Amino acid sequence: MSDDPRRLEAVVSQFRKAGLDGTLAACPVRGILDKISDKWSMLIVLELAAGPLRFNQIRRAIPDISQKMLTQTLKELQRDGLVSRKVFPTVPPAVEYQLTEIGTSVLRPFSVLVEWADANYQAIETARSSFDVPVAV
Amino acid sequence: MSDDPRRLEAVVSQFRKAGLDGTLAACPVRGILDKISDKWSMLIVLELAAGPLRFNQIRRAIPDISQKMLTQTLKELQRDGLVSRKVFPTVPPAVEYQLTEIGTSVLRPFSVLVEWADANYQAIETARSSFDVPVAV
DNA sequence: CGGAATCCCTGAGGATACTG
DNA sequence: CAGTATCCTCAGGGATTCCG
Repeated sequence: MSDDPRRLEAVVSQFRKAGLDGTLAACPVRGILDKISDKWSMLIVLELAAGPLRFNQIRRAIPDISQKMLTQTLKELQRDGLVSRKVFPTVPPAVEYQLTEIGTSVLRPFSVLVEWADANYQAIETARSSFDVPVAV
Repeated sequence: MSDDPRRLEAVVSQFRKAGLDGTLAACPVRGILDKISDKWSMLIVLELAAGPLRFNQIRRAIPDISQKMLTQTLKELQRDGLVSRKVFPTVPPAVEYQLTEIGTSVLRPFSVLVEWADANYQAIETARSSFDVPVAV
């Protein structure tokens, strides 16, 4: 059940980089994690996994995202090179969003995470219900 | 470079569960991701990867975490069964935190993510610097 | 259709002080 | 040492309105 210890040490040491010069911004891994850990990025990337989608298609696929957040997150994903944007000069305009090569590559780590979540969420809920230390603030 | 399409479809469909009954809370995967995507959980888990640590040891290992957030996040991790807490009735008291079995198991998905981040952060920074659409609010 | 611009509010999280 | 208890800030993000 346990993983290769070498691998884990490498992972931890990656994070340790953060402390070396006193600034966490210097740690690329932390930077990436901060990005993917925002509320919508992963969702959008996963929606685009099946193929390119237009603005309102994504919106309908993620019903609880606001237009503002969709716009903003798509811009961030573009800026980071995970998503490309193609405008068709029609009337009314059509805009298509698509995963780039690097955007597609992030699906693999995502899927590993999702698998873990799927395999373990029951255990977590069990632990949670049999544990009554008040966590909430 | 691309992954197994079957796998990806499964991942996306996991997320799609979220929309089915209108509430995202119903999606276990989203729930887990929300958890691990908070600012400190992953950091703490990774620090504990090497072995049990005491409260102030963790604190020193993550210099920019506040005492409040360390306490709070450790409680959440306990509640979710990822971390165990052992109190030694000495004076002054010593408290040791340690990854549980399930807490250890999450290191694998983490490490995949970290590997991806490490392999791709340069490409992302490159994309970012050659892209001047204002993203920030 | 695909956004941009504004206003506003909530809550994550930092700073500080105190305690068993 | 290992926390609790408050107070307070500020940025993430929702709702609404307007635009080419």
